[in-house]
Amino acid sequence: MGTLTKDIALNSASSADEIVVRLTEAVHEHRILPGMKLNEDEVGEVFGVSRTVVRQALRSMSHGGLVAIERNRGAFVAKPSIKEAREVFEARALLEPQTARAAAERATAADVAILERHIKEEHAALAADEAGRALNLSGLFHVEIARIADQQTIEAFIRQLVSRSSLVIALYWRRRSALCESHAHHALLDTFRRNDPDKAEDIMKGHLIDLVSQLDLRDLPEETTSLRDALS
Amino acid sequence: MGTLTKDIALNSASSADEIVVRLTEAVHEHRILPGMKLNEDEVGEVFGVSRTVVRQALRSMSHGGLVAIERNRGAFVAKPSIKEAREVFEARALLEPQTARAAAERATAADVAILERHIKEEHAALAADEAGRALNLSGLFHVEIARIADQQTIEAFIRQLVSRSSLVIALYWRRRSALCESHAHHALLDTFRRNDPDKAEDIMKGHLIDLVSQLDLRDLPEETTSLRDALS
DNA sequence: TAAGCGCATATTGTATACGATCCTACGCGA
DNA sequence: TCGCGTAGGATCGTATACAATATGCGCTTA
Repeated sequence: MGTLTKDIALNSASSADEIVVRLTEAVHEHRILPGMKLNEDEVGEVFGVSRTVVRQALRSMSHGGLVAIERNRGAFVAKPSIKEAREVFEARALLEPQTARAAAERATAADVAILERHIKEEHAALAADEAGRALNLSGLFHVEIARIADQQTIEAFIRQLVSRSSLVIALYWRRRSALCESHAHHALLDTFRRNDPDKAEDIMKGHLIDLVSQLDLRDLPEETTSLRDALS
Repeated sequence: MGTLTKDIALNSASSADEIVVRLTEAVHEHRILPGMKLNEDEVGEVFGVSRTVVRQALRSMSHGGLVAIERNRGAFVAKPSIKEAREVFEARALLEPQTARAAAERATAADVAILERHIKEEHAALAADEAGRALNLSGLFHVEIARIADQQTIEAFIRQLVSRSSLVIALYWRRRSALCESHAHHALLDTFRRNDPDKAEDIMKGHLIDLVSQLDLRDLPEETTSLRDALS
């Protein structure tokens, strides 16, 4: 009941979108890990639909970078390379500070209340030892900021980048269990309460840098490049 | 032969992707206009494939914002609202100047040569009175910059934003025929030759502002908001 | 004549069937 | 025993068939 799950209801999402939402959530919560095969028949059986619909869903997710589709081989949860991981956070560094600034200018009491609930739920999830759910909520916090900034286009980008960040964290997070309990979200919330755009921008910039610094992005564990690439 | 058409060849794109490319190009060249219905049977007949493949293609394009799909009603070329038009250029303003800077730092002689060919082809298209093709090439110039910056993630975003910009231009461009012959692209090219990041960033920022200033984004012609929205 | 209702048609949504491709495991020969 | 080739199964790609929904036209009626 208290969950922040958005059931859109109006405009009746197609069943494919339903599957996208469910699968995406599972990936965000690290219940489905990078590299895992997403068999069409299997997914279809779980959700009680035909492969037609499953394929729609998987193709959708492939556009968000959450799923990689290899022709005649099927769909896999994406495994971002280190380069891609860096790119994701570089893109976020371009988009989010400015967006946080705009959100701080526009934030109303209602917006602040929503963000407060987000943080509260995140803490509750951590307390309940549901690290995956906490991580998901932590990402939604960033998406919510774009919504407050009233920038749907940027919101869509950030949503995608947060998704991929979740994969990056699954692959490259340093400390196995310790989660980003960083008080950055609290600090951001405070700037929204005070409508302090300058500070909001600063904090967001720093927050993203902090996140990257907790990743292990040394080049060593990079997958061996494919033969095809090596010979071309 | 001289065309810059990228045929990817390796990893054999599926036939759905082929249709996406062809349709996207048609939209970019304003041979298919915003609001036009994209009938599945019709498209399938043109490309000689079944509706299955067409539907894949249309759903792909809907993720890029080029096509709007309404349940049980079909696919239409998107008609960006004025708000969306503003958002597109605000997003570009966040992404592209910094990307141009990075590109200016990295640009090699080969990169410069490619951009030169781009500009040359664009002029040729204008001379041949193919305004649509010129517009398309002008957009690809921006995408190419992201490639030079070696930022695939941002490149994908810019590609999408350029697409939607093409729709915005079709809807809101002031001067009917006069095309952005602005010398901004030449100036950018020059900063790449000289590897001058600061200037590249500045010029790109100004170029985007120029583009927006040539649009007619007054709120008046806004579509009447849907009944559903009005009542919710 | 205009408004309202209902059916007929066109179009989309989903499931199923069939063909193509890839992966694996087994057998054969050196 | 190792390597290669091939056959089988599993899985994906595409086409087709059927069901659900929306749209437009004509008929009826006041």
